Amino acid sequence: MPEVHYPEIRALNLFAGMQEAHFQALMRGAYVQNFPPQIDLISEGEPSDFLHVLISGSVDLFARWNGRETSLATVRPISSFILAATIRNSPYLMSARTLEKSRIILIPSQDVRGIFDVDGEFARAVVSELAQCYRSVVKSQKDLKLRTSLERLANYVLRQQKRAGGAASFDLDHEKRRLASVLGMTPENLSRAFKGLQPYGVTVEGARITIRDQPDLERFARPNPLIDDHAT
Amino acid sequence: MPEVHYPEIRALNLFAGMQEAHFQALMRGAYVQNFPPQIDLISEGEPSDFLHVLISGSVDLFARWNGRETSLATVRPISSFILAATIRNSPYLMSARTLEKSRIILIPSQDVRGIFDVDGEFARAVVSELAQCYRSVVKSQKDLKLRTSLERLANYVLRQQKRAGGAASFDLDHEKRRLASVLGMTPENLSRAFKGLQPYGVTVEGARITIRDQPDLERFARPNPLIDDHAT
DNA sequence: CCCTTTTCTTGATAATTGTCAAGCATGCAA
DNA sequence: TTGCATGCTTGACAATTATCAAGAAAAGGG
Repeated sequence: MPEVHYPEIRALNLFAGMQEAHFQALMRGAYVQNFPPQIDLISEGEPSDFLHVLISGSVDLFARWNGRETSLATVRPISSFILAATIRNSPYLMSARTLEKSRIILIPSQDVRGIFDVDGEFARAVVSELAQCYRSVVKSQKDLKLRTSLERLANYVLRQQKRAGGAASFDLDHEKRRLASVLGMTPENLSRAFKGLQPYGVTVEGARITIRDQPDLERFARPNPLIDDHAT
Repeated sequence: MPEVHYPEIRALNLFAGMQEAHFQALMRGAYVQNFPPQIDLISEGEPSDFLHVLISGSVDLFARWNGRETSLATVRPISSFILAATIRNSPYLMSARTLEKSRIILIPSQDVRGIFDVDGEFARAVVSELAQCYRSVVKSQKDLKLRTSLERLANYVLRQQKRAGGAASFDLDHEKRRLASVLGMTPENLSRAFKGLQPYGVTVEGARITIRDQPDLERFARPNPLIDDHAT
């Protein structure tokens, strides 16, 4: 793999603390690949041959069952994905596909497990990452089970506003169709849900959201750090 | 803590590989406690002071938001719970309460983090446990988002049958009210869903389930290891 | 640029799920 | 045993969500 990428990968929490020799060993076996949009990277059920690190672009993690499909998360740079399957040497639980043109580093899972066994610092970083992922899914689970779709959308809007810098107007960074899937509803219902937020001062024009009455929306959404704060 | 419990704790995957001195250090700070049924052990949002290990009884992990409540999982002996919060030194995301009379070991989180930092084998065991927990929630997420409540119940029935030994008749091990919550529905709908499985040869008498036509039920449920097999 | 394709929206309707109220069953305690 | 509390079930109804169909808007490709 071109050494140009070493520093940015090394800067990731996952790889920051490990021994230089181990990092070099991982990188030697790794390679970078560019993918066009809408390319299947991974299919659930397959053995986990590579740990993926997204350098640029974006990736959709989704799952299928019985002809239905749902998006579980969106991966944005720079972060790894499918770490749990790699470490446990188990089949992938989720499928992955590029959303945009994406640059991805592929590190052979075997190498990752090997270094994991000999580098305590790396092992601890893996723990930290896994714990974060785990807590993230638990939050998402609470979101799904405790809230109606309108409440989920309201809280998503507030989270996205924060991510976009906090201004009253900002852009969605999901295609609406996928946003609907992430939020556990149909595209038709997402359209209606956006209308349902109008009484709370939310207006939508294409991908542009404007919150006219922040306190009113928050009073309805009741955001909670134990569900909506994806940092903790 | 009474040394009587040492061997069974030591036998847990989480503690099996660590150095004896480290194990002893953890145990010195730990203590066992007996709780009656329906006792709140943990409230979401609190700092994670203790890693819990359930020795006997059972514990419900649940969450609340805006006056609503949902069960996320049931802990059965012998296993630890709330490991992620302990390791990340973050607030609990879930609340916990005893379902039955339960015996629980409490290990100060600070001690766990301390040993985690110096014992690589323990760190690896933590990874394995976390990865498993993580994958388990992902499966549950897929179950919720990809299936209707009737399909979730059908697959739950099949999973429980397997857990109970595989016979055509077996007992539920959840109170129905809580089963409903775990499956993401109301008790009323669970009642109706059980009736909805009658056409597939499932009969219910109290907590006793009988599957009269296994292939028919499986044809409807379409169980999938990437959702229903909680071992992998 | 136009044309095609896809996404988004809207309406009508159906299916699913939740709520409320009441009755039944079960288990526990006096 | 009786009485009480709790959980379970059922029915009627309401709310939510999904489905289908069609048109509008937007995006991508020659």
